[in-house]
Amino acid sequence: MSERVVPEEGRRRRRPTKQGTVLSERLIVDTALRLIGEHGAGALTVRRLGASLGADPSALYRYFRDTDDLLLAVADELIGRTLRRFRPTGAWRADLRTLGLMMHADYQAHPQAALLTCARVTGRAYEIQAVETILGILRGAGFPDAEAVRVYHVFVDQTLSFAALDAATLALPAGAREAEEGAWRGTYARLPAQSHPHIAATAPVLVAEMGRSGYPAALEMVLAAAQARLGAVRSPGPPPPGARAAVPGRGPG
Amino acid sequence: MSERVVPEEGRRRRRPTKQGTVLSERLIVDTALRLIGEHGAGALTVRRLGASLGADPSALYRYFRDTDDLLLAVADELIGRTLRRFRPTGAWRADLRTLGLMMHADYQAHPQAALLTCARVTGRAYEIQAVETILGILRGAGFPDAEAVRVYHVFVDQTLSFAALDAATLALPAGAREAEEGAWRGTYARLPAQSHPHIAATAPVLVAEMGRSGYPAALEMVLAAAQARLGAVRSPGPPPPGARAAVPGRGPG
DNA sequence: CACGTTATGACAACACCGTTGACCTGGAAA
DNA sequence: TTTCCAGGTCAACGGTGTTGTCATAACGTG
Repeated sequence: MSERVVPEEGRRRRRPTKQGTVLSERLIVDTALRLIGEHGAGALTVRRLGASLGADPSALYRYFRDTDDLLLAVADELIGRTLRRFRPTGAWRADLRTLGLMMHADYQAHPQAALLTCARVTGRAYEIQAVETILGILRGAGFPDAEAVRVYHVFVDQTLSFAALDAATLALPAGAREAEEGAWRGTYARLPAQSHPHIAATAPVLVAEMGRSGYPAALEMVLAAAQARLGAVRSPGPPPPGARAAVPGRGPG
Repeated sequence: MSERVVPEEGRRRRRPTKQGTVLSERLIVDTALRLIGEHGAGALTVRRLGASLGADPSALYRYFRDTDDLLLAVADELIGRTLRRFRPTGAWRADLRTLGLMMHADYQAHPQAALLTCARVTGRAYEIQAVETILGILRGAGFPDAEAVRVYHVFVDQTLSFAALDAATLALPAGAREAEEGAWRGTYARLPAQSHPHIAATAPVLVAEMGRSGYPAALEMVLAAAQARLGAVRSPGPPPPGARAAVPGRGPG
């Protein structure tokens, strides 16, 4: 077998399926995205995708080496969708907020693609464009280079990691997702004040807060901290304690 | 069938397996964690776990309702490993920093398991203890209830999501991980200043920064923003939107 | 227009997976 | 000593991704 997949631009004979559809990389990726959006997390299987396309499942292996290959193609399309919609205004804080929320929202629309994707460095066109855009916003705002890179790193990793976390929740089978909702209402909200005073005291707030994503609040906090540092750079004074705390990094990896 | 699983404390007859091992919740969870660590996340299947334990796969269904139930038990054990080591000092900011870095580190020690579990709400003992502890630290520091819950949410989700992001990198096959490292050095560091001025200007810093985790820096920014809000609550001026009157907190639990 | 070539879709099979109903058996309780 | 049933075992079901083989329609060529 070895190499049955052919690059899209090298295709010459487009033969219709038994059911009449003409396959293409583009059609397959779009159908996969639609399948995910319409029927939830577990709906993306080779067999179901084949059925949705009106083709034998094995026909897909003429277009993608395996399911991971297919998912990366979906991921690339996702990044593009986010970036193509973004229009910067020139106000750095508003622009980062908008971009962060847009990325987060677009990833939530396709949870399992986000899950398998958002920890990868692709080095492809859209990703490069994103890096350039964000760094431009920060340097344009007056952040010194080193600080701009640090804030960029936090911003991007935070956005992607929250996207993954929230996507993981969305990607859960319906039963498990309801069980998580129920854990807050059924378990935490009923703990006695004697044994768990802090949970008991905050239970109503806790139930309401944990039902939604923490990303918007986390983003605001990071933006606020970034602005504070920007002020410190512009009007130099003593840096706030812990601003450069010595902490172990992850190491080269 | 309906209910074949029996709670651990209600077990009375412990019959050895055909191969001689005596099963228990504890033994199964530990074996699962070992399996994941040694052979990757994909190695955790009921059949393989059964084989590793020297038992029929279906025997596990006497201890866990399904594989998801087992996974939640693994997740809680992971939380427990962090929590058992933690000793609070009473200084809220230092305690949260320590706890966050400890959790992050412990999750990195089991990247594959972290990936599978860190988006889950287990509702089990260790998780409850963690919630109570963190809320106690924040309320003890003087955060009003609503603010304490909000900061708790950001802190926990940020820690877990970064843990997942960094775990995903660690869990990549060696080849893919090297490819990511190379993308920064080989692709980004070589982009021409004409087309990508911001990347080119910051390339050396970028390569150095992106090689490590963004979590410590992100954590510092969130802690700084939290402290700023706490200050606003304590020395009343124009309160930040959403802030409430201060409530005397209790000591850390 | 007819003719090979061959790209590409279809089929069938493989090895796994989680899960469950029925069975059997040995340990504990009486 | 007897009884009972918790708990381990077996076999089967329907699902999954993947691939070796075959059939055929679409193309380049004459």
